[in-house]
Amino acid sequence: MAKPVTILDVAALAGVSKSAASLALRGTGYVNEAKRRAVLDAAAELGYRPNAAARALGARRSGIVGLILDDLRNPWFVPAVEGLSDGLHSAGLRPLLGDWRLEGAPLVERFLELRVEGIVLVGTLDGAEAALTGIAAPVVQVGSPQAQAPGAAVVTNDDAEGARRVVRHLAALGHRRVAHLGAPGTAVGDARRVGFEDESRRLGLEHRTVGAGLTEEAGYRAGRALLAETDRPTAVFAVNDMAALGVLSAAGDLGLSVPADVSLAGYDDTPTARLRAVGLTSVDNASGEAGRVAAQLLADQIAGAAGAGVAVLLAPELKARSSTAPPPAAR
Amino acid sequence: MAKPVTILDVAALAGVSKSAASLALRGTGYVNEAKRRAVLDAAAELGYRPNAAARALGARRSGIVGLILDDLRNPWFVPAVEGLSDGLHSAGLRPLLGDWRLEGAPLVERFLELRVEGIVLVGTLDGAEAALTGIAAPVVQVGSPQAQAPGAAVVTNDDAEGARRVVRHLAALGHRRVAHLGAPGTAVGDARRVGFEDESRRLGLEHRTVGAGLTEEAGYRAGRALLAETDRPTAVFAVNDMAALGVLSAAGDLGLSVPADVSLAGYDDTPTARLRAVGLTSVDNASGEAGRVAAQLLADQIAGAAGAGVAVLLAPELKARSSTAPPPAAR
DNA sequence: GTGAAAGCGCTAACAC
DNA sequence: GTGTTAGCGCTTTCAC
Repeated sequence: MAKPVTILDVAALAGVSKSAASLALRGTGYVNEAKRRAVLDAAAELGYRPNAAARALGARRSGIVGLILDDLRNPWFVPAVEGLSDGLHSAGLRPLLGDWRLEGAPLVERFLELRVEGIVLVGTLDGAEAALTGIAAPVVQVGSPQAQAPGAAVVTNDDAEGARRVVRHLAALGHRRVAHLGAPGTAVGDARRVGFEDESRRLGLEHRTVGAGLTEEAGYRAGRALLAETDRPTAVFAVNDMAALGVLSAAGDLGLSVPADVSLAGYDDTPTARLRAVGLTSVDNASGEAGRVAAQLLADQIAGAAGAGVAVLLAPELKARSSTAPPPAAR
Repeated sequence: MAKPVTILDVAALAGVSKSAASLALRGTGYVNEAKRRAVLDAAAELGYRPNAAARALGARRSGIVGLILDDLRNPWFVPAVEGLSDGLHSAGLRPLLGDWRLEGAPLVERFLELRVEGIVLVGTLDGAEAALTGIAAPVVQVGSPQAQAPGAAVVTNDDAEGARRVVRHLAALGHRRVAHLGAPGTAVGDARRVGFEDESRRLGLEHRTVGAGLTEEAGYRAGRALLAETDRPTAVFAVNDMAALGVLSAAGDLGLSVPADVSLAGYDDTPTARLRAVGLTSVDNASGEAGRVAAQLLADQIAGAAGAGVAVLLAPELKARSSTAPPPAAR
């Protein structure tokens, strides 16, 4: 490759000093209009591209924010990243993505070496606490109610409220015997279970919770066992869409039709749930909005404003689809 | 935050020179074993974290590779990224991700300013040619057969062969009247259509191709029209899984059962297709392997070996599931 | 073998 | 107002 063009070359071509070129290029400070033009033209002509490393070193700030995604395979994070990208850009910060599942703790290290100005945790990162303890950069997390780094700000939807809305929806359809497939030991699982149980009790529904997990496999197993019982519930609320899809498969295996024989609801409103062929009733967890709020929070912290430890709860929204209907008895 | 600790602090604590510390830390060159230990201990004690910007500036290389994903929403790229991550790490390169749909051309610019040592294009990037023309970094692309940057190496699966396998599968099941929902104007669409038509002709099947697109919506529309005809095909092969899911919905709307009334196949073997509740016959496009090969190719190019313009075709694999079965007449 | 010194490309105080 | 200069933190060549 040709010898790289530096700001010195630009300055020389434009006939100005190095620092004048720097100022002109960046629009900071005051520069003679004629020289400004000359610098810009020279830069364009030479195809000048600033060196981010040099800039970061000189300016003592990188302008980048590291986004750590819990798992690329589960696309629930997409709206969150969109919101974050939006919010960060308008704060003059640039996001860079990495996958926790694929890279783990070294990813954090790498971001820190890049001197990112902040880190955003998207989703639930297994065992990230250690890697995130004692770091200088501000941390904001979206999508998990449990702080995964000391002092991290948390932005997420109100899982308990979302679960309550599902229960109300099922009750309104006429269901009296409902079940919840939970994910014990996870923060989202606990919150959703609590919401489910509270609201079921309040409405006087016959209800029960069984442990499952956050994956399709877990939902399939638990669903299979649950739906095989003689006094099976008329409606099942799974902790998330993946698990709900597992239940859907289990129902199919058992010859049960959804929603004719059993109604089914999930959580997260994933693209898969929205597919017409699936049509899973779910809860929109407002992750796009969460991303936007998180970006703002992080920008504030970077700018020096307080905000560490803040927790923001967003209102979730029920998305009723074809997987829920009145119970068989009520027909 | 506390004053950042630099390599100077480490050297001082260890009682050695700055350069000795640098050598020891990185394992390059020869350093007295005792000093080596001293440096490492000092670094650990101080919590020293090298500054990537300074390192990149001094070493004149960043060690990072930019991965540009076409669209985070379509999770087909996950195996490719896994393969890439693997391959790059073992070549001593570190991947950083960005989303083309969200950021567009400025993302390329940003990577270039970071002086990435290479760029990987994952999927089909709309209108990326301009942003990728005339750049110095080597470019490798995976998942799209059509070169999106001058001289880019291409690693992808053999789409025509995959389509042929689908046709053979359908023919073996007894289907004689088949249709293809294509994506005209896209490279993958063209290749799959050609494979479909060639093999159908070779096997003497009654076949036709109708234009659709790569999205669920496109598949739904085209599927709806196609399946409403009186002499509808007994099997439909959609250009990808998303489109096939659209067809699945269309069939449901029309009261047709899959696979009893009509068989259905897609392409890409996405996680959604694999869901038990969906069970869509599809084609594994070997994207994990493609990622690994692409990483190797890129590493070679970075190391100075040739490889620009190379094209590698991987063998796809049919994944038969419950959406394909013998045609009604043959039952 | 080891340490001193000269950059790497850019920013930002600070004189002129 | 504009240009000069001293770093930023690390690598690496090159004398000792």
